[in-house]
Amino acid sequence: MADSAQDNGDGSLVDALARTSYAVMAVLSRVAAEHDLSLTQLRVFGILRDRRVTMSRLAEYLGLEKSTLTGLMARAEKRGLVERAANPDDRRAVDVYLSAAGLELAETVSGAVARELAALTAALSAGEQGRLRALLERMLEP
Amino acid sequence: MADSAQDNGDGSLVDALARTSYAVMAVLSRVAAEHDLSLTQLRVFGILRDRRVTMSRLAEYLGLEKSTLTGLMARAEKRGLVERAANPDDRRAVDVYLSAAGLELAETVSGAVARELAALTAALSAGEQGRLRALLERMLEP
DNA sequence: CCAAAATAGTTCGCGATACAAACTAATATA
DNA sequence: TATATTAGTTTGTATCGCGAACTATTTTGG
Repeated sequence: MADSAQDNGDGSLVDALARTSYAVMAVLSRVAAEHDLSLTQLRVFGILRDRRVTMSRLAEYLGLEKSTLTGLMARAEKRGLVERAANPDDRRAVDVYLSAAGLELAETVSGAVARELAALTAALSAGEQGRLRALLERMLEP
Repeated sequence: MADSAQDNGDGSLVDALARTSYAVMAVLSRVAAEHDLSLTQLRVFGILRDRRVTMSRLAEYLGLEKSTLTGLMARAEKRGLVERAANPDDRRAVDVYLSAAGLELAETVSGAVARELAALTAALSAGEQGRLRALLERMLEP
């Protein structure tokens, strides 16, 4: 069998991680959908909230092809949520950034996400929340 | 600002949860893609690994429309990974289940997922892993 | 017991997502 | 300066997911 890597309770940590992730992603999807956004667009908004980047860099952040970004940004632009402008330093490059409406939506959505995810963690005491955060951060560390 | 729900370190717990989920989903996506499966198909395989269910029930598990399942299963069937058969009790219903090849793929993929996610948690000591698991499970509890 | 309603799946048409390959324009490099 | 690299777009393709319309079976109510 393939489970040579762990034997004791390790398996259920992996399980718990996967289930947690599905639960979190379900929350994110729902909140995004409530604002007519896809999960990817939600990520885009998170990135552009405090940054102005080129299409290439955005594609890199998202792990998507540039050609995917073209369509993604075109749709968001048509909705008036992001804007595109020539990069002043490189005439090949195109900068993308949130419009005023996009920024407002980003704040709204980010607030909703924070609220809904906080609801998820509400079952834990303050102390447990702190310990959970510390463990997750240690795990995510490079 | 929208973050009225929390002030202290809580915000970063939500952050850590979201980042963890993205990391986990990235692993799942990658592993799935390595076996020419989508994230949804991965979930299907997880469900069908030890169950034979009707299309409707599967749709319910996944939170998808029945019409979505039709295409999903048709493609998987064409690849020889799942099979469909009339339900003996209800002649309207169609049961789906993994073929031998599908079952084998499911085991392989599940092993790979377990291994890759275990790699993620490898930064933590055995004790920390146990504590993390306990916290996550407490959080997921109904 | 039978007409009407509910349920199970499929089909069809649609839009969004994502990729790869081919292309244009601009910048770097040899 | 000729060539290679990089940035984005365009085009074509496949998948995903939805909703509406449809068929075939139960279920239910009178």
